[in-house]
Amino acid sequence: MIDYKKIIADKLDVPVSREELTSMITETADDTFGDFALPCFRLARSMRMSPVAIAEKLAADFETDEHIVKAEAVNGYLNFFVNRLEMTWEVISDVFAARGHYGDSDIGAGKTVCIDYSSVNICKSFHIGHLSTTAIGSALYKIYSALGYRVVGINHLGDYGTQFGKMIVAFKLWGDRTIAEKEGVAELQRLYVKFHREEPSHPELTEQAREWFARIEKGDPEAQELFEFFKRVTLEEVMTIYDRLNVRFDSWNGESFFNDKMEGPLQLLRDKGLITESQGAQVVDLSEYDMPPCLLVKSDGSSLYATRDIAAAIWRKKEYDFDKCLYVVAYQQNLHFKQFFKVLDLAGFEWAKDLVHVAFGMVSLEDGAMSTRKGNVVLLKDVINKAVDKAGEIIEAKNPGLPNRDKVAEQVGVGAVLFSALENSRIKDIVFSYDRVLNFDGETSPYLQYTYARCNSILEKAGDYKSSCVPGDYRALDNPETLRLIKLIGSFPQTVLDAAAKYEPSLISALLIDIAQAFNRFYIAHRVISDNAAEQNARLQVVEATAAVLKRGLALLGIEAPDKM
RNA sequence: GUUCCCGUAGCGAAAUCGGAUAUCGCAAUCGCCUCCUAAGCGAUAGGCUGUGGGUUCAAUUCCCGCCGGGAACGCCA
Repeated sequence: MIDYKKIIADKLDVPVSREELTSMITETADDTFGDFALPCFRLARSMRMSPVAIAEKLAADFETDEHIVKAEAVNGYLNFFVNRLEMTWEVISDVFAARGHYGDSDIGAGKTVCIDYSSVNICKSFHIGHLSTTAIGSALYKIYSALGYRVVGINHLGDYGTQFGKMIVAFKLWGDRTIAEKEGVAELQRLYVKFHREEPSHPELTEQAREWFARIEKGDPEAQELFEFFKRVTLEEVMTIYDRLNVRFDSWNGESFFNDKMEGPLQLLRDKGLITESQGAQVVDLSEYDMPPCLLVKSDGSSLYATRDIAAAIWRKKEYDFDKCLYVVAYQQNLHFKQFFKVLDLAGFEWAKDLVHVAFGMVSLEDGAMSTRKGNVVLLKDVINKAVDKAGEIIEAKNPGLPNRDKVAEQVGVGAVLFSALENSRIKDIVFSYDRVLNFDGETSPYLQYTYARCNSILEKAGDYKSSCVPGDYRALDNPETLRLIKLIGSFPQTVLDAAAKYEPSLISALLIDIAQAFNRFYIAHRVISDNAAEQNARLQVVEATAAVLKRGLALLGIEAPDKM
């Protein structure tokens, strides 16, 4: 893509630095104002002229060339018109040259990013509250990979805690291996809930649970075996969900993995004089930084969440030597992350600045917060199944002869679910509603997939057309619909960079929606297949470029694009 | 109580480092398939961008106050 802002800036004679001038140049709000604009208001003081006069003078002095064909002053704005056909050609050839990887880059070459996301809790059901971290983390994984980074996806398993003692007691009293194998996590959860119901009237259960937990920690074979059984049952189930969502991990080191790795870090913090005793607990005082103290060791001597996270961060830095480590975790834990990042900073780890909490909003139900213990949850697999069923019904109604019907339904349904977690800024809270997830009209992933299929349909119909970098009759592309579409496609690579820099996959979602919308308007306004070969060739190139960018963009979000639907 | 986040049309959102007439979708009403997939496209309607100040040539955007909603705030994760 031609750097128009730089070209414009180089040609203007104004008393500000090149860099600042470039940053002052904006894209126009409307194509009729041209393509780029320089608001001249800020120049008024230093140039001692009115903005209107400045714009007029600059316009009069401006030397056009093959890239910038016109400069026009309008009410204090200096508007520039680029050579639109040249730009169109540039964008299309960039897309073709990338061979399906438009937007990829090598800016991350030699760098490593760790992404901690999804983090399954053993023995707990995987519900829609886990969708955001999974979808956002997975999308960031794919985005950073596309930018050349080595990415390490980490599933920080919730596989440690006293609740597993309770699980063993419950399982030994009321459980059955065959049933657990068959029913999976639902059965484990049922036992867990039963334990909590019985516990108040049977205090001995609490004591037994404590003993069993101690036995897990000591490596008692029976306890260990049962715990591994629970872990396997949970992971087998969640693995089928990950497979359907196209989510992958490189590490499954969770809480239990770090259980014997906390003493070193704790000793280091003590040696640095950071740890103080407070009400029987060991803490790092952070009052100087306007934060409550960070608790690291309980009064009974056991460790805490922050202790484990500190140990994990140190271990990851050693193991992966990351340039950045992202934690895709809900904003409820804002303080926790600020605290333990600060502790690592105080401990003198200069890489503490590379730890990033990628916070996202809460998911709640229409009738309030979800609660695993109350059984008030919507299981993710149910949502996926419903979405896939719905997609199947629509195919049945609209395109009954479609080959690979089931596969396409899966791609569309899963896409709709993933997209629901990726369409808005991640910080926004979400009130889950089946109506919204199962709506396949408008700004949704099925709409993107449909548009992609539409593109393919044209390309297929064009038959002997072969993509090539030979320009067609580009005059056929000189219209507002095509211009809009081309500009959006041209902005894709920068948007991928922005999405990575801001940890915000929704930037890509939003652009894809705009591209699909622009394409559909183009599609209605301009017939592609025609008797005019040169015109057809030019338009087919636009179609092919659109298809390529939609497919690539969806892939970065973890969503597949069926050729037909 | 303290700190942080969010308030844009009935609902869900967008708006680049502050820029031109605040965009898009859902829902509603009305149109468009002898024509490349109607999961589409068009049109109508829907707004004092929570509120009051301030800064600026220019504020949805930055600053302060207030109102409303959410979250966190020591032995859970």
